[in-house]
Amino acid sequence: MDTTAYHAAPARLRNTPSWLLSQATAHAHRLVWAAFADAGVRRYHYALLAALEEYGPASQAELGRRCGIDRSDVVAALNELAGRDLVRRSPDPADRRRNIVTVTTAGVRHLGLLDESLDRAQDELLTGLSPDERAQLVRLLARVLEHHSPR
Amino acid sequence: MDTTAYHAAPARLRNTPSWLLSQATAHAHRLVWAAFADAGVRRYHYALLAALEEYGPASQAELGRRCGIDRSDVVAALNELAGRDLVRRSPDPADRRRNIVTVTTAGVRHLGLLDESLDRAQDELLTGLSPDERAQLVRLLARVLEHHSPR
DNA sequence: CAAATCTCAGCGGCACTGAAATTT
DNA sequence: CAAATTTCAGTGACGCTGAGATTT
Repeated sequence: MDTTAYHAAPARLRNTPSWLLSQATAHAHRLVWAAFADAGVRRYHYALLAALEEYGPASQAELGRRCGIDRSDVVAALNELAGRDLVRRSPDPADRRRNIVTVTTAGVRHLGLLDESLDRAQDELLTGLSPDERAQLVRLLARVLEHHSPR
Repeated sequence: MDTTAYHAAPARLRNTPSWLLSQATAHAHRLVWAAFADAGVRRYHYALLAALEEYGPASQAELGRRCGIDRSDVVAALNELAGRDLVRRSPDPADRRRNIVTVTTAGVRHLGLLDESLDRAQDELLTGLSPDERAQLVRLLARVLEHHSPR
């Protein structure tokens, strides 16, 4: 990363919500990337594992919908996870268009480690904000997403 | 965009600030992209024009620092802007390593149009938030960036 | 000499499109 | 028939790296 001075940014950018989001997200991505790097995992992998652990086996299309990942990227990420035996794919006997994706015990174990690293990254990202302010931020972002979410 | 249901996302993601930021930024990028599309402009172009208009002529390195754009991407974006006569490059007589980049009158005019489109995009992004909440969000994001900014 | 600037070539994650094949 | 699912091939913005040439 280049030495970027937020303080010296043009007011037009500094006051623009979308720019602030973009910059904050860039920092977040760097921290999360670093947190996941040792495990050889990217954000897509974590999201998919988390969805599988929370909701149980699911089709690829459902996983994509839940995680906000494109159908085609789900395929690629699952290929990598399956190659490391963190998930398993099996055809759905009830609907032969679908695959049923299951997280393995190794996958669950892996997810536990990722959770810890991820938590530390969130903490780094939000140092400077009080617990109250962190909750505020989460709440506001959730409101934005709700409004752009179907229904 | 695929029909993504924020409500159905795993709690692990829904409670993670970096994921919320990521998703909100994705929406922001889509809206800004649409807002700039007619003008044939990307976010980098807008940021550079804005910096030039606010701070006056600058070297490419300084532009990159102010906008948080990599030196190498500054080169490419300025090539495109210069090709449309929205900015001009001239060698700095005081330091011959540098180019002095200037925004043209056409560039300033263009920036005005972009500002309007961008404002509408911000409004779309933040419908659902009251003026107070929008200010809160901006303030919190700024705090996060300050903390990750040198000095 | 070290450091800064500009430029070019290239990479990788991410978001996305289009289309083919299969099945419901 | 229309619609959904999986898969593949490919595109493009964005963030970044490394290196070379020039200048301070």
